[in-house]
Amino acid sequence: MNEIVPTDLAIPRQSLTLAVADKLRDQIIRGEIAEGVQLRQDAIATQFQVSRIPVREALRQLEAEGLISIVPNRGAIVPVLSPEDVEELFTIRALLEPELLKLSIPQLTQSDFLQAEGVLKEFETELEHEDHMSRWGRLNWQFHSILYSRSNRPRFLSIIRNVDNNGERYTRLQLYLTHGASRANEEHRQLLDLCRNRDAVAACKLLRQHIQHAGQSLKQALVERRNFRAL
Amino acid sequence: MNEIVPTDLAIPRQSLTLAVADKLRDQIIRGEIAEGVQLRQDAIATQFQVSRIPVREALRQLEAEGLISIVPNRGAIVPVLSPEDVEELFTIRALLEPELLKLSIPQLTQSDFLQAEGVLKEFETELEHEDHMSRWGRLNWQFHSILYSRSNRPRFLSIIRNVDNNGERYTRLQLYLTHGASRANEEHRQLLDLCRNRDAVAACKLLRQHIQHAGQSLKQALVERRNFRAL
DNA sequence: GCGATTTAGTTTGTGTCCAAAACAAGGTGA
DNA sequence: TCACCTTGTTTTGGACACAAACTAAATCGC
Repeated sequence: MNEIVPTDLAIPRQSLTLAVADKLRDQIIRGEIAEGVQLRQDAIATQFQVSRIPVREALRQLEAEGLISIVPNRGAIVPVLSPEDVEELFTIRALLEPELLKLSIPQLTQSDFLQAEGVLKEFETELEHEDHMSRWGRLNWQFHSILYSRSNRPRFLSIIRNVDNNGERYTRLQLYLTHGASRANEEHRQLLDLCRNRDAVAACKLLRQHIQHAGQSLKQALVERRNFRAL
Repeated sequence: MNEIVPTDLAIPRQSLTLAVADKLRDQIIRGEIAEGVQLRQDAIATQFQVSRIPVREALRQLEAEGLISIVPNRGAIVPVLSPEDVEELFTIRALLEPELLKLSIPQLTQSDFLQAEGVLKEFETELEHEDHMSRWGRLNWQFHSILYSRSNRPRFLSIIRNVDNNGERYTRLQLYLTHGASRANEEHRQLLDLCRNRDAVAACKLLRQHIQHAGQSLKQALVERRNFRAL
């Protein structure tokens, strides 16, 4: 009879609130909603064809994630991050991510390495046509996230994912402003090799430097931009 | 004429959502709402004399903070943390808090030391009558938080505050189950002395050990309790 | 007993309504 | 001229009533 089985697998029938939050989060991270922009409840509601209630819940959630800031009676805006904020975000990453990598390396499988390899390949293709910057940030996170995936530390991972989300807009900016994309790619290759050799110590060290360098050069770029604008 | 000045100071006229979230967060942290308990929107709404809308928003926020978990169509519950979860929380603290202390120590003032001293005094009074356990966790956080307050790292601090909140229920449990309150107090005294001497290296080391020890002994206690219950 | 089916209670989402706050112009007076 | 008031509009915050969807528990038939 070929019955239709309830298919327990594909039923993440998420609520509207979650759906709205996901969509907004994505737009903010990708920079489709620029920093400083105000998020009007009504506009979002009509845009997504839902009532204002799920929108308001989604906004609360995004605020708790640090992606927007809600000022009482004045609504939600995508905050402009200062160079100091950005430095802080990268410092936190530099502290947490190596720890996670250390725990993950012994458990990584060949399939993980292949996946990471694939992401790097995609990254290199993107390198050629610079117009698709919005994908870089996403690929960057994917690569890192694969390497941490076997650490078996869900809370750790969710914190880092969140910190990463908060900075991703700027990661893209960094790659662009400092022409750091090819350098980042080289470092990723080295990192992957070290992981393949299960050299946790060297890999963690490289990762820490990789993050710190990205943070420093981005902060530098932001300070320069700020000074430029102040003229 | 003795005009009435708008008194810009006392107007944090927070929204109902924030108020509800604060109240619930407090109740969860203090253990007034036990783990595993289900949070009914209606009940909370009538309890606080508000409609369900601010309640729903508050629940979303608390979920993003990790304090409750919302299962679609089944509502919100206070999650039961496994020993592994607890270990993870303490590992994260052991990684982040020393860094924050390091940055803060050079900037701490005499007034900060006095405040911390005061908290320790309160802690010692509480030590005598064991019934007031609910205050210990709060005092514990206050002490740590004073020491970090000069680090000038808002994001760092908010992450740690959150991780701490998630574990505070268990911190109290740890102090109780392992009779660790007096040991914790001694370590706090040593830590404060090291801070007074601006000995950042030793202070950070002690802090890391302090947190790791608390985590280990709590995990141990939880595993034993789990085994006991499994009988 | 035991599976299938109602049934009651909750969550989720909508639409309407209103109050309070913020914003943006205009108007007024020193 | 310019600070200081109005005033009207927009937007957020919140309440209420109601419909739909889902869960879990009780009931029923066998």
